[in-house]
Amino acid sequence: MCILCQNPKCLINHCTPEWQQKIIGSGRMPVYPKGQNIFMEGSLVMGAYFVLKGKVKIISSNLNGKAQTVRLAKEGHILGHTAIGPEKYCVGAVTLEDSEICFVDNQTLQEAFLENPKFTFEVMQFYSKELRKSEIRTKCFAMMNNEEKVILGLLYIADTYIKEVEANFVTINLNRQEIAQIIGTNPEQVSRVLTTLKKDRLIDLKERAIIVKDITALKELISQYCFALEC
Amino acid sequence: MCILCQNPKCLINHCTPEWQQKIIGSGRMPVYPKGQNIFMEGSLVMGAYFVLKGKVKIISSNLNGKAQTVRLAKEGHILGHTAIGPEKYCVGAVTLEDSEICFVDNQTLQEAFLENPKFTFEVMQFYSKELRKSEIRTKCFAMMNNEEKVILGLLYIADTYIKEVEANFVTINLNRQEIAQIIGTNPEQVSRVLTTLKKDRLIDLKERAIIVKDITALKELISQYCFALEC
DNA sequence: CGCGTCCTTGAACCGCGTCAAGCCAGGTGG
DNA sequence: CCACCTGGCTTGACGCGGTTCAAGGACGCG
Repeated sequence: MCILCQNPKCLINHCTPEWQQKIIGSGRMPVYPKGQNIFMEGSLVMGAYFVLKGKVKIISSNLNGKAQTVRLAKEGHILGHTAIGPEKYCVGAVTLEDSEICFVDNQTLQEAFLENPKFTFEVMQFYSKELRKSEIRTKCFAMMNNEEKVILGLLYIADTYIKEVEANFVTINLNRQEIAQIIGTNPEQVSRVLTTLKKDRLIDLKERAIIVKDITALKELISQYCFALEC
Repeated sequence: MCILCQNPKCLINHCTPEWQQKIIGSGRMPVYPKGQNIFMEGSLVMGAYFVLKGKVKIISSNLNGKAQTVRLAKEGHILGHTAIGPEKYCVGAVTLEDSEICFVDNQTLQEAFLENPKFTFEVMQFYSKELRKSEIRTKCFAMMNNEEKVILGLLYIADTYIKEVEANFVTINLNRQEIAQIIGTNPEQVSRVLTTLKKDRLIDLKERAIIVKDITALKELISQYCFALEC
């Protein structure tokens, strides 16, 4: 396992020990506090970031400053990508809690890819899977009404924040604004839907935290978009 | 260059000649007529498809049968993905015109990936880029009004159908329904926006075809989502 | 205790989805 | 060759859902 991060989920583990050493040599692994920018929209792509611990949101803004959260990332995920030439980020990344993130520069990364097929394969699989998830999100954005979007958002967040694999409940500590940015609406709508979900005894609201009591039941509510969640 | 397909854009060219032979041996390269299903939602993932020629839409439906187009693919693109275990497609693929598509099964593909780092690297880059495009689409779906979405849709289609790299115009032969499915709305709305765009002399409508005369001007109209198009 | 922040709820407006009618072009058959 | 039919496009009218604005409440903090 990678000597630096000791995280079994990190894809860098698929490199040979020698390459792990090389990557560590060139890499940085700072700890980012909650709410910190990891990289910003429009800045130059210097390399990729491997999330070892914590949660990160990938956001994209318009010129009015309104931001949309396009993806959530947790440990084992990759932020950004390898640039071949000069290239700028069209998204930004911000931590949702204190996080440890390993940066690897373009040059090192590209060499590592070409000499560690297993590593490259795993990274490819990661991007491929995220693409599929993103495509399903596109479909849901296009077809769902507000209530369904909120439910989808809760499930998406749950997937990122859940502790045990088989658990059917999770506590969410994001505020209404954060949730609204994930599903592309406003805090008022989120609040309204949460209230009705509470009435239906599907969630609890305690001190601004959202306690999802029955994930399976929520999934059932949007099951008509059947493959929405299992890929 | 790959002996079978002779297509310089095909990523399989990044394999060694021996592996190209192996892939060809196990592969099929049928010609699909316009409107044909390449694979369907819910069917088992047997391998990946490399588009050599033609255009393909990747769609996803809800239980009511309503379909959303989540991605357009042209020559050089990949459809589907490599499955490790048993896995089902959560999207389907349909040709938009007569197309040549090379199928490679999971087993062969996985072996090829592990022995052709350059190939794997290129495929990874492809998925990574498509993910970025999809994320920008998510943002646009969340923030744009109907007119902006139609413009985005036209530009997205233009990007797939355009002939010369530097061209500023393109002819689109998709009907209103197809366009509506790409941007997540209905044919009526598409029609309305197209009418106003014609009044503004940004497009021509001739015999149901849409002639985009000034792509740059259209991009200008949605430039407030600034990074929407350049990545 | 007062202030600020976030949440909740209500009310008003308006954009968009839906329905319906009319139009146009192409294809078919008498 | 023309009448008819069909399918896609266009345009108008209407109603709903969601965004926006505003006010009031809950809570934490200095």
